[in-house]
Amino acid sequence: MAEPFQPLPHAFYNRDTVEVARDLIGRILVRESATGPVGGIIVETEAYGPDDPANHAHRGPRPRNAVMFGPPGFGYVYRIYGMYWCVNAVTRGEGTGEAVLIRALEPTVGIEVMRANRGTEDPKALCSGPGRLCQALGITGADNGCDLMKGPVMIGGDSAQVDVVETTRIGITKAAHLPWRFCMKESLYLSRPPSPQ
DNA sequence: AGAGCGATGGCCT
DNA sequence: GGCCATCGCTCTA
Repeated sequence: MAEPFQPLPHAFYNRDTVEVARDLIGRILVRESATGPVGGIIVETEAYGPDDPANHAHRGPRPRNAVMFGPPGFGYVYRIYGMYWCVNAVTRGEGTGEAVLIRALEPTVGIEVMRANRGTEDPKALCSGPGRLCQALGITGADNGCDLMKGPVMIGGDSAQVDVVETTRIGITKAAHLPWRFCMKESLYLSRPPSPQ
């Protein structure tokens, strides 16, 4: 079960945010918890880039989005709708507020922990959504600002030979036309199937 | 299968 | 006071 895991270097994230979002599909996201590693294969991401009204950083630095303006390769975790958490990988250089939202995982590690955290047995319901995957992995505001090379939240793995589908982003009203959502083709673990648009 | 909606709290105008 | 980078439940078909 213990597979080799090489964290992606910070330089990986210091690139065009849309490029990073596409490149993260097929990588491994893991959280080191008290009960052991929990995580899976990244199958869905969204880019929040420059000149993007849907980006939390669009109106400049605030206490909530401060991590987005820090160096690349760190985790930005925020609360949504008062009850869920969402996790991002910060991209680009320091002083720039861009990030990639991790929207869904194919569960591979610590599935029993995820079942307990999520209160369901259905493997397709464990990590198929940004709020769901944070609940499954136990990601909270305490993980905000963590180094994705050191943890508790880490991203690694090889560049995967996978087919990636690009679609428009979900759950936003501003800049909704941008094709900045990326899905692993034919994955069973997406938050929603890619729509043709 | 799809629409509607409540939960619940921080951030915005 | 309204808007959210959500989710799970209910209602209708």
